[in-house]
Amino acid sequence: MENTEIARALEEVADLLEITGANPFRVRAYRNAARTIESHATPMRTLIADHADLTALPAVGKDIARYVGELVVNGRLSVLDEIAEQVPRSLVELMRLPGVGPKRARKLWEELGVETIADLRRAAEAGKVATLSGLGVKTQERILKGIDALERRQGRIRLADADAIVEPLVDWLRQFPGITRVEVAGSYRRRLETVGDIDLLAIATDAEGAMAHFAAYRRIRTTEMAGPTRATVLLDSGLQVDLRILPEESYGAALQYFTGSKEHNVALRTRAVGMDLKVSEYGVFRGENRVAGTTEADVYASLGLPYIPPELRENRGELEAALEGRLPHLVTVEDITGDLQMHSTWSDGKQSIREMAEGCRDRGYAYMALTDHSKNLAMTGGLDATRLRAQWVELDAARAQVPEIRIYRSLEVDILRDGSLDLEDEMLEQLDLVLVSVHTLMDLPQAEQTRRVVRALQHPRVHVFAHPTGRLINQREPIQVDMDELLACAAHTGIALECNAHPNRLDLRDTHLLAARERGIPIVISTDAHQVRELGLMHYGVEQARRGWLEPRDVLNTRPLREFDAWLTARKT
DNA sequence: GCCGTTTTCGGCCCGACTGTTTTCAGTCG
Repeated sequence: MENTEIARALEEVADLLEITGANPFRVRAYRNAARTIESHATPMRTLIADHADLTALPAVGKDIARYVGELVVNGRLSVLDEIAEQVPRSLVELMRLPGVGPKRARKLWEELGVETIADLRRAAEAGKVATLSGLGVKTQERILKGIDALERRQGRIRLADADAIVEPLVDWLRQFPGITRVEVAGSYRRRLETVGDIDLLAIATDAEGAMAHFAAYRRIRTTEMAGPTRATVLLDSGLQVDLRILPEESYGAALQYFTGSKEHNVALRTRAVGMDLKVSEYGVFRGENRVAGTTEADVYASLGLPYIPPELRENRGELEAALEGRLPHLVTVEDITGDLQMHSTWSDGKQSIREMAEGCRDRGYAYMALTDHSKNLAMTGGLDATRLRAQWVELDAARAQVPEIRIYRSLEVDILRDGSLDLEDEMLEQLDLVLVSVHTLMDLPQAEQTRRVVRALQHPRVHVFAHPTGRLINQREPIQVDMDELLACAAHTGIALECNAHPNRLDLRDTHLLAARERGIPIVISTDAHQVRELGLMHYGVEQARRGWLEPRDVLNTRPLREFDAWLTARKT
């Protein structure tokens, strides 16, 4: 059992306890422990095998340590079974809907017998939800809209979650000596923000043995289909995995074919037909003759094209660009010279300024911006002018302690309802770099939301608009904002837009980045790290930027310190 | 349920907003 699964089980306990009306601090204790375990580098099973004392972990005490042990040893959690006798476990599903928390979930169950989202849809459509005290027609409508949104995104998981599932499986396959190569194709390889299923390709000297080895993977829940060279299974996470075993010579063609996208491949095959060629997963053929297919590069070369990176294969003009020799030289994680959004213990971060600075230094960055929250976000301990000044004292100390890196005085300033900023101008002027972002009132109608954001971006002291749409993948819809107007405003003011690298956000998304690039708007890729290890999430942002065709010159934080400083100075004047 | 101590209890980030009320519960971040 992985740490993420243990964390999920503890979260479920917390949700159910909340529905039963348990002491809120007890609920929080489970959530705190879940967060500790989820972000702990060493698997709990390893700690337990080593007889380590789990109560040494922050937020883990005697009881939860025992529960973790129980989960690791027999995969069950007695406390969960006990609570499940009081309320149905399926009620936690209801709480994923906007406007439904623990109290309403319980009320819906007690008064309408609602246990599942399907039950809730029926009750809402029949108008029964609006009859409950404390709920009305508007809430009923909101719930129905929430159910629609939930069903639209069902079945796709976030890329980072897929990484966590796929990496151990690939390691497992590589352990088998009869397998010489393994590659993950599909949208996973194109680094799409969400993944529907996993396409695995393997070259094997012993295909039969390789299939048997795959079938023995312990996370397989059911096998849908298993033949000599192809198998489809469902993992216990619910993720579908297709494995194909191939001969060496068709590897490139198969990798190209199964990486897709479908639209890219259709366009590619159409081009091939015009050249009297046929492209399939077995190779490129002229009549009976196989002319290419061992590597992806020779598949493209046989069609008169340079190699096209997987992130671009969406039929968004990449074939035309390839033909005309104007494919972008995509940004890589090695190009990144600084990280421009992160938090410390001064707001909701987990580590000190110094620790974050050392983390950035260790990544080889030349500069970083410390961007704690502003006071409007009270829950995060956001800073007002007084505390901000106090923070600068510690920041100066960190500068002396970690002299290898330039630490910018910065803040992630909330945009208030009317588009004004949550920090006085006099303070804004003393910051090296000003981020602004939306964290409240995310449901405003489009006209009002656009007006609000545009006003904030016109403030002369602002440098970067952080996570511009505010979406959380599979959790929260983006704010309603006129993207054309936003981009026009950014282009006009010279402000930079953020590509937030956090795998829950990836905001801006690929298509917006593409549009921003066309307008010449500078982009910054930032991790939004709340602890040192999250600085390592940078690659997700870079992958998203690559899907948006971005080159190093489009990304401000690929510039060396001196050039980046020059941009900051130019903004100031 | 965890934690830390002014050490075995008492405190634990809390303000804003919405929709429902008629003074506030519930949700959200």
